[in-house]
Amino acid sequence: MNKPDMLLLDNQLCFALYSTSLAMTKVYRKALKKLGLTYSQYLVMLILWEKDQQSVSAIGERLFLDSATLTPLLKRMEVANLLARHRAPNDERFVIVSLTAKGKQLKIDAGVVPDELLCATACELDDLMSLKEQLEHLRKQLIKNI
Amino acid sequence: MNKPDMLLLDNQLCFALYSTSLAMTKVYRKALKKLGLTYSQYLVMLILWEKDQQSVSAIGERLFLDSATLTPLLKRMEVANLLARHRAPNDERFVIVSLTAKGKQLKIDAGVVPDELLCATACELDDLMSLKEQLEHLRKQLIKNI
DNA sequence: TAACATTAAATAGCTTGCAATTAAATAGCG
DNA sequence: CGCTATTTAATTGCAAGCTATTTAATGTTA
Repeated sequence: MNKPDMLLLDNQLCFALYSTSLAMTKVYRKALKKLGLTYSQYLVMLILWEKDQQSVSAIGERLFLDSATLTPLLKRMEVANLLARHRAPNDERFVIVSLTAKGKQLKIDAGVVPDELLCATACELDDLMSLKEQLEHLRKQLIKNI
Repeated sequence: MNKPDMLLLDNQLCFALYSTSLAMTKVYRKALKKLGLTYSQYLVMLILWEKDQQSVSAIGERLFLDSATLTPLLKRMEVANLLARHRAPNDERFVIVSLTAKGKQLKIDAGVVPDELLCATACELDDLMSLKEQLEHLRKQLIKNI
């Protein structure tokens, strides 16, 4: 590719990444509407469904997000009665996030969401798996440069 | 692959997409800091450097964004003296966005940005082009389901 | 133990991105 | 022409996500 061409929008991987991510979020928005969750909230729920009672920083490490994003997000989820936030008794710097009954219950309804998304991609599983790995590799490289 | 794995994979792909996109934006934030641009603003500049004098909706079609996002963004760029916004004389529904001298000048300094990003990915150009095409294909499928 | 450093979370202030709605101009059609 | 439909931006109100900073708790060390 010629150097001037690199400034062309359509030649940029980064824009494909950015715009596809936004499109994916929109599909999720539709799929998650009946659960009353946003995509970010859904990610937090996935982590807590895997293992309940995690600190804000532990959640943040999984999601690559920090407390500036998570604290307000978790507070909104607390208001929605999906989870509770309490300081850890042994080390009060940590805030432990735990699911409410409603939060646990929601896992059942959420079961169909991945199906819907998979269907929306209209892609072969092998291709998606490959794409996932390429993205994770790219993410690893990019994070080194932040 | 059994069904739970399929569902898990789907979550993982979407998360890989989401988290890699955020990581990419952070690398851009660093690279664009000296230009005084955000990533979204940089995208608008790319479009206008390609072809000056475009309507808000024309820009929106390229970026998959609507006026609710673009109007405030363009206003901030107008305040920063990067561009000007004027109603089209022949059809006053359209707002034509045009580069200022400062906005045109900025293209020169922006020349190094794609190089920096390419370097940050630490990937082969061929791999990135392939990834770009896979993402564009996925985006096309997802957009059908919005 | 007192002073300092580190850590976890919260906060302030900002830009994006979106759904839903509104305002204004133009198109189309009787 | 006059009425309605369509089109383009703008607006409103919200959730994320970020940088930079602050607060509070815990570690460390002189």
